[in-house]
Amino acid sequence: MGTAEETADDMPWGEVTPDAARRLLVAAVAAFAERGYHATTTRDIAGRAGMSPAALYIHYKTKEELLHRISRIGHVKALAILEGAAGGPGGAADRLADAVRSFVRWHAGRYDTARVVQYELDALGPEHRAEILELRRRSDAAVRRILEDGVREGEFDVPDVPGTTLAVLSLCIDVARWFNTRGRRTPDEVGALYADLVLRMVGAPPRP
Amino acid sequence: MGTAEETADDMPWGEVTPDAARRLLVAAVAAFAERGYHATTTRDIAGRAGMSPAALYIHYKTKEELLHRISRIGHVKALAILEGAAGGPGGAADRLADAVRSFVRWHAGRYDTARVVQYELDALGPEHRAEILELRRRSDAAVRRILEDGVREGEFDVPDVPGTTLAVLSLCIDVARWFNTRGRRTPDEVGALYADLVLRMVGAPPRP
DNA sequence: GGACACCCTAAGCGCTTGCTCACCCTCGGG
DNA sequence: CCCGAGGGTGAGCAAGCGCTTAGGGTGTCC
Repeated sequence: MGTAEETADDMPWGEVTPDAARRLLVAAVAAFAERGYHATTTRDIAGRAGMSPAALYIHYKTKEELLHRISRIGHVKALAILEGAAGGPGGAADRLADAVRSFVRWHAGRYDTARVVQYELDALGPEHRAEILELRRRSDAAVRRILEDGVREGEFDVPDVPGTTLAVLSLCIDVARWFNTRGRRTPDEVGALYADLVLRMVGAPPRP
Repeated sequence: MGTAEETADDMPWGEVTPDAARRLLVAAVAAFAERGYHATTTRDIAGRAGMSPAALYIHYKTKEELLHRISRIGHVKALAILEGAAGGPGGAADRLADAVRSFVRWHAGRYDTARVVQYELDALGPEHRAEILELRRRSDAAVRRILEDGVREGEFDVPDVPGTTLAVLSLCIDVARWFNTRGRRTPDEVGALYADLVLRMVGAPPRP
């Protein structure tokens, strides 16, 4: 895609410019994740970014636009993870394990962002929500594709592919709800555990 | 427990009296599930119940008390489902399948209640939240007990019991997020699918 | 029929919300 | 040295919020 995404892993919001707009966006992610969109005030966001409430409206038209920007960037990132794994090398089991492992790792490691992305969809306006739902449909399709490949090649035993697709994505997404940094597990550990559990769900032998 | 719970399945909020208080509570569940706690106004709740905004404060001290009552009743019901299945007859696999099936059925069939119960915890005050978290710890313990039994008796192959407990509960709870009545699946179908998936996760042969 | 308890409402209080507006500070180019 | 443009602020507006209060209607007891 764009050239600005090359540092996406190191600097998660590197594509957001100018600097003041990025600071506001990072502050909004923290506030939305902690209190929820509706319970967060524009004064709270501006305060976390070290600015006055009015500064927010120089860079964003409304509070909802801020949420939309966060949600769009997050969903694009999530989709890239899943499509990257779906189109990767190896058999269906390898690709499924890779998809779950990296998707879960993102939901755990960036759980504040993921929480906003996954749980504040209803706060978006109708057109913005429709745009985001299209990205989610493509995420669903990427996982379903792996399962269909595995079934066709005899690697998986899955009676209900759409239902299992839903369950796999649901399992990964819910990590953002319960994960917190004070827990005992690291994002890598949760990713490994979940990849194993999902392989069992589709009837594939566990990875080494 | 109490005698008022005998009709709990037929009339979900039968234990709430008087009638006006129940109507308000049912209206609040619908509003909280649809828009979220913070986006719901007391005027909205009272309007859905066909009353004036002031009527709410005859039966409930604050909006937060309403949420607390909903959350407590819902968590008690969820805990009863899980402890009932954990203490039921049959081997660990039967009890685990039963727990998942009925827990998922409740999350799908009463998804508006479940959504409030599972996703609005942070809106509770500190003491109320602590009380609810204790109920959740007991739910976790009920599922973990089934897994431990299954491992001890050689029915299950589960390397990480606490992690798998978390995953099983997480999978079931997230049903409340994505389920809606316009979808293709019935609560019974989702319950059956999920029970099968969870048995696979713990390495047990599928039920007939 | 009068006293009383119980629900409920109309009106509105004090406060916070998302957002705006008039103004200011800083800094590169002629 | 002045100028204009762009990023920032202090003060505040209209609207909506959770919640309160004074009072009215209704049914049940003696």
